Amino acid sequence: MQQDSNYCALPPSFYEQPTLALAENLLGKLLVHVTEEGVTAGTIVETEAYLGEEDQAAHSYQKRRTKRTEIMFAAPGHVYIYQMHTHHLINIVSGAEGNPQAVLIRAIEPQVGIELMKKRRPVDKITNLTSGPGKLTKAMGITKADYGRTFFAPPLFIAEGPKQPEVACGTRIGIDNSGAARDYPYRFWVNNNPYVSR
DNA sequence: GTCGAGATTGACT
DNA sequence: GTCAATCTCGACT
Repeated sequence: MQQDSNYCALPPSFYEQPTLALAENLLGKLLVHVTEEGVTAGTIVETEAYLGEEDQAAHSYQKRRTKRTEIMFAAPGHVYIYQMHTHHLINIVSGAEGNPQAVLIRAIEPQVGIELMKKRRPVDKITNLTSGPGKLTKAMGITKADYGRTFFAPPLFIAEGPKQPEVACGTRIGIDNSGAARDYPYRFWVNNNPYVSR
């Protein structure tokens, strides 16, 4: 039995719920990436919602459409990868087609391929391996080559997780110069999980 | 062609 | 606490 066929990707209909609900419901789900080097997977433990049009912190604020944000205008379930300084960030496109919303995956808890993750990103403590948006993409080998893909099938997809987590929410991180949007409670994480960033 | 900014991280004072 | 790394893309000359 192949490792990646143990999981069943969530259907496109899962991504059709409102962005804030999607951000919350993604917690506890399994993010899986299949590469030539092997399979890596981890449960999502921290997310942030970006509400496009009405959200000053979003790249797609006021439907600002550029080459970079183009994919956010597509149907929900697409992969939006963005390079930030020396790191990559991974988002899940949500909102109906033409409504540029997205959910940022900020942290995961490693489940499969931990040795491979450590090879890509050497760390002392396992809790430091994927506890941040730039960290988890490097550990899982996710790059801009995955931009524009969908989460419906391998090599990159999201599957049902093993358990229903206890969810907490609060303000987002790293958007201090985004006016009032800075204080919106659009960040969700799994309560008492050691892999949550900060 | 040139310049500046950014949803981060890690090293250093 | 401060600050540089490194790169894509939009705005401007």
